Amino acid sequence: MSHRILLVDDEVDILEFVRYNLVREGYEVYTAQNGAEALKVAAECHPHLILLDMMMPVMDGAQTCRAIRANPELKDTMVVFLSALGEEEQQLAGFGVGADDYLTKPIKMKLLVSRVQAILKRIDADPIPEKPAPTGITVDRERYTVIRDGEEITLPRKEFALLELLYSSPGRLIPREEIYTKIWGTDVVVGDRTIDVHIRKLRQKIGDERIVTVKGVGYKYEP
Amino acid sequence: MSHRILLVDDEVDILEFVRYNLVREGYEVYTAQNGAEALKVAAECHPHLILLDMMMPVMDGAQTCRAIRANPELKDTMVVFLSALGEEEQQLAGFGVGADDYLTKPIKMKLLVSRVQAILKRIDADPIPEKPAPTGITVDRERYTVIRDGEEITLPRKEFALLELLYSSPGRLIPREEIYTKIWGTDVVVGDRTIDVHIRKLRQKIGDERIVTVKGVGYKYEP
DNA sequence: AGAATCGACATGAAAAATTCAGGAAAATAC
DNA sequence: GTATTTTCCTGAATTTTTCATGTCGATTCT
Repeated sequence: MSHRILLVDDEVDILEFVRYNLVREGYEVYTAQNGAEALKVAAECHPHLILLDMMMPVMDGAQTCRAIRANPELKDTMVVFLSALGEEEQQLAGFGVGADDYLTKPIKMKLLVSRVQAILKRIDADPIPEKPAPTGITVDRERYTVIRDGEEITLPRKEFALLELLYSSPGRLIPREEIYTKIWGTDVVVGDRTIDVHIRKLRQKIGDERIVTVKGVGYKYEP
Repeated sequence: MSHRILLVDDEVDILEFVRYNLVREGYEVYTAQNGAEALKVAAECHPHLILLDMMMPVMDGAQTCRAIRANPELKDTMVVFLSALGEEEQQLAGFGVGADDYLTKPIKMKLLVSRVQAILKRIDADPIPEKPAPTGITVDRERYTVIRDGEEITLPRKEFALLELLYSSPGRLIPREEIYTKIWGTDVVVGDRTIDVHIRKLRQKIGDERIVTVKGVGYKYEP
């Protein structure tokens, strides 16, 4: 499900710039140019997240946030402030009125998007008591490790790349050709058996049964 | 794991009454009798939840909450207000300064306990890892110093930078590439083996076992 | 049908290539 | 001057690749 984001800023340029980028990330984006409008839109669309400029004429960010926080219907909505760099006071004020996070202008789109993602992830994690991953193993890209039966195994480069490739689309059959180009690229030349050998090493480490061979085509990871 | 709750009220009777009931439920309960004390205790014990009386002399609940919200270390802490019935204004004010929930006096213990449980459950669902990370060594950014087995070791600049980089995300594998750009930047050119040498020095000083090398990729700090 | 054949992969062993640790010394900073 | 940072070289360890051989099933031949 796509998340709804309400973007509030009085400068149309910024509004459009940020909107464009968020839409491209797949979010449903609403906009408002002042606090009053923001409240109205928020009441209607129940956004998951509100990005709120601090400096606005008439009703500034803090006031707006307070008003948002006063509305119990919006209590699950996250509020993130935007403000010019260095306005420490405002930053504090922001948290004071219940902001959940804080971003400084000038806005770095990449940063904003990743923060937004992080925050929305937290929302998702909340009501869902989920505990997925019945896959037997866990692949941890950050640590470069695989956890199997509680044991942490660190894999060397090629092995990890291969596992990640297979693991990232569980159940899907990956043709040898694809493995080849994705791991070795188009300009490196290695013999035919090389893939087999790496597959074998992987099987030794994460368990035989998880990687299935489809003769004449390729391999797939079975959860 | 038991949750930590900080209880703030100026009336000792209430304090003891609520404390007794929460402890019986298995929570770790801290208390404070005014806002200032609350802030101090909160900073120390990092409570999961703060139960905050609105009506207190000197520094009232709203002020205290604002101060709590201003402390980034406590951003994951939930704040619940307690106040006499019917004080609608206060209620609004409570949310205005970032409260997460609201309870009215006179306190019905059953209700309070169930609300507390509900709130703490929400915290657990969040992917918030416990406090900092207990990692065997302590890194002191101010003094360029590392404390290991009670001994204080001063590191030179590059070594410290390297350690800090690894240490700041324990467990995460830092690719050589990243180490390179984060410590030397993009415009300085140093040989390939330079990183290795610094890693070795670090290992000599803080202990071999803590820095793990992943061949062909990089290094990581293991707590 | 049964035997021979063949394609495609598995496997074990081992060569080849990388990649690091360690020691020492040169270059640089302080 | 000493302390720190960097380079360089050697040897060891690990990873990556190759190679020869074995297995299994499907196809073909007789």
